[in-house]
Amino acid sequence: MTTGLRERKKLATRSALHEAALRLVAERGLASVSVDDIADRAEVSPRTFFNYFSCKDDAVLGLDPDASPNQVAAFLARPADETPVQALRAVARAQAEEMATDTELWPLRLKVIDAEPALLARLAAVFGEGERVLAEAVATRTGNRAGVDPYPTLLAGVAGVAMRTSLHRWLASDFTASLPALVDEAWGLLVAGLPAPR
Amino acid sequence: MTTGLRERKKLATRSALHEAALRLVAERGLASVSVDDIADRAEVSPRTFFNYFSCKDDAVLGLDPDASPNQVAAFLARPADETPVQALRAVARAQAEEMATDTELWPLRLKVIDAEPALLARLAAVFGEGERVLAEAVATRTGNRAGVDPYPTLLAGVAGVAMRTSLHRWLASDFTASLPALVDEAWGLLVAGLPAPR
DNA sequence: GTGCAAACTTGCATCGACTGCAAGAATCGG
DNA sequence: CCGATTCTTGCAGTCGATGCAAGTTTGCAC
Repeated sequence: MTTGLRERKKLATRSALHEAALRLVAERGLASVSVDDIADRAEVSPRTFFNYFSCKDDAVLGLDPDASPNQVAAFLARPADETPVQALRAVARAQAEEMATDTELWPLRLKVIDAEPALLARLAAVFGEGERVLAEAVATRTGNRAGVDPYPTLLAGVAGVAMRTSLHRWLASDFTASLPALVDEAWGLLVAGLPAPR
Repeated sequence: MTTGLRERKKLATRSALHEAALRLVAERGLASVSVDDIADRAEVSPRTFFNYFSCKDDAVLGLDPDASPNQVAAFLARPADETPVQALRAVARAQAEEMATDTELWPLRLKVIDAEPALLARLAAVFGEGERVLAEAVATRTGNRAGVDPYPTLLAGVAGVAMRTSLHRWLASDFTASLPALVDEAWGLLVAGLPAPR
């Protein structure tokens, strides 16, 4: 249901550029890797690099361009009798399970992000954009207006924080912890209103 | 307790560069404003620009470089019988009151940020860095370890979301709403565990 | 399979952000 | 007033990023 040769080649090139970027940066650090280096290792011209990624940082992160649409779709597909919080918690858990199946690229990405503040910044930006879109979806589901009523933006932002916090703890555990469990624990604290520990 | 001529000039130059950057971008958009333009209007050389801001975006945002340390200090100065949530809520309220006294620059900043995704990204990065530091402070206050225990990172992140959401709504109200009230409302929803509206 | 149209790759030229360096100007402290 | 420190500036250079105009590959109809 997907393939033509053209499409498969594009996917392969994109993935080759991302892996080249990620591994090079893991080896030598972001500042010591140029776009030319990345293009070289992926065996395309430097100019072609920019047909696939709009900047160097994006290639290193290599995020799925329709992760955000998928997240929104998954949220809207949840049963109508769930509260928005329940629905988002379930979506987050499913995302976590998905990510946890990748035992190589995601850990490497997170290590690199942790070592390079510029990438953390870029990631925060991507999350922010995703949260904006998600807030719209929450608003349509609750009948609120995003930007005017606090609930949609706040909930979408909180969902992002839960995921970021859990990814950070996953890294801190050297990927021995269960990411879905971490995500669920974070949501547990949130729905309890962040009671002081102990 | 502050002044020498040298220090006052530095403050003035920094502020001149920031206002030049902010107003130019408000007039013509981020892409149509070069560092040279900003330096021209502020009457310094382009090279000097980079003695004050590490990149163009930072000059447009013009954020207080010790806002984050101040926030941490304010948090740690709260009475010891407050819960972390109560303390952070109070700190956020105080920050909001402070910001609301500025009826020109903050509204202009927020309008420009809203119009330029790149600035939103940069702002998200700055917030993220602030949250990291704040999480450390929360951890020392609760005896948790940031990064291992979820509470500090989660709470710091939530504080950021509350502020971002409120700034967004302040903008959406065309700055007619009370920022401290918006901040307090956001925290009210958070401590209640984000109950579904209506 | 032939051939046209659309999509993709590439080189080239260019702009502008950003950095290191070294010389000169302003300020500070006594 | 003088030496030490700090700040400003110009210059040269690197690299990220973009528009444009070939040239090449793939898709599709006939």
